[in-house]
Amino acid sequence: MRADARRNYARILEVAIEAFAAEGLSVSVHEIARRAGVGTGTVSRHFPTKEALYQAIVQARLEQLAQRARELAASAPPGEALFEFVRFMVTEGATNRGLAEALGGAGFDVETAAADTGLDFGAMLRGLLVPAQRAGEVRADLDQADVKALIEGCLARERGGIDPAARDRMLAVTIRGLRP
Amino acid sequence: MRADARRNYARILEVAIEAFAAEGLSVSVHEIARRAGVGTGTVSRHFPTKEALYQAIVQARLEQLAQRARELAASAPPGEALFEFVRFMVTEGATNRGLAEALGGAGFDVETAAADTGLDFGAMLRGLLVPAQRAGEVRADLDQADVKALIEGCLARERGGIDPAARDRMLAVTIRGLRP
DNA sequence: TCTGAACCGGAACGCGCGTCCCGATTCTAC
DNA sequence: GTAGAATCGGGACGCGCGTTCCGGTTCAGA
Repeated sequence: MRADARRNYARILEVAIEAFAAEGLSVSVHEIARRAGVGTGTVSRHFPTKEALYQAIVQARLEQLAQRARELAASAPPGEALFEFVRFMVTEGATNRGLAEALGGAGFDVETAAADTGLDFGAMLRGLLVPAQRAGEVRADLDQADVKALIEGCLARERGGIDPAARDRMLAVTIRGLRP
Repeated sequence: MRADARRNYARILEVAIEAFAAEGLSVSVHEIARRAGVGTGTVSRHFPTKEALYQAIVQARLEQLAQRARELAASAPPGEALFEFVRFMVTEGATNRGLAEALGGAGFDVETAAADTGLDFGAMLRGLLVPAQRAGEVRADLDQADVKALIEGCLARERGGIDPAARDRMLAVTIRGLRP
């Protein structure tokens, strides 16, 4: 790979991460190309599709999330590990419109993007949920899709603007509801 | 208004209600015209804009919701009235994609549509929430936007397909969380 | 330095959307 | 029955999107 190509690849990715986080998935490929100071063809060559561009971003992000999940599982009691992960996801989503939209299935889906990269968001969540249920700290009838939807609800609250106080209220209500 | 115009108006509205409920707000105006057996011009004349068409639908629906809210406020204790309304909204939204999307702000917003028609969804929710809080049956720190977001969370669970059992779980978690 | 392969930029394309326009049609009042 | 106004149908338009293409440019190895 030529040096200029590698530079452009990195720059496009960098700009796209920022743009998707700030404005959501609806930012156009043209706009990303413009901000990166390259032509649209250059974007298309490195990422044949808008979805491919987004997948490249999601992949890196999911690895971070998975690592966070592992840390929590190792360092906290099962219930608290799940609750803390929920808090983490909501905080991330509140400041990252692209992530929030992907969780909500608007545009591309996290799970689809994850599946293509070998990671599995659902399994990750289940890995925290099941131990918490076994420990009796979370209702036994719930599945990981329920938890994901509850996270989406928390994110919905801040769609009109960041509001940490509201976020805390939503998290309190949600975590309270998760308990048996 | 000519008789045929009135007929077309009604038919378009009828088809649009069904289409938006079944497929969401992304159904095209062309498609609605096709299904109604009229030209696209006829739709545009009666409803100058796609948003205007959706507003006409929302208006009627909001009046139903408002009536339901009044009934509940009159016939049930404050806490139960709010909980039952939440259940009602979630059940409605689960079988009506257009309503769910409008609540989620994808496409047009219920509140915007409501504001233009003199109805106010937020105020409606507040009218049930505040008495429930006064009665000590719901956390005092929540506002109506919180409740709306929690409803959205419940709806998110069924985005991939109707699942009444999951709906009951989500409602149980949510209502549990609302309590002080 | 020179050459050719890799890479670039952005105009061009196809698509589907919402909206507008106008000749043809249909209803209604007389 | 007839005139004329109201209404209709659907082709045409403009827009923005994601994607493709290709003539020009830049890099890197000999």
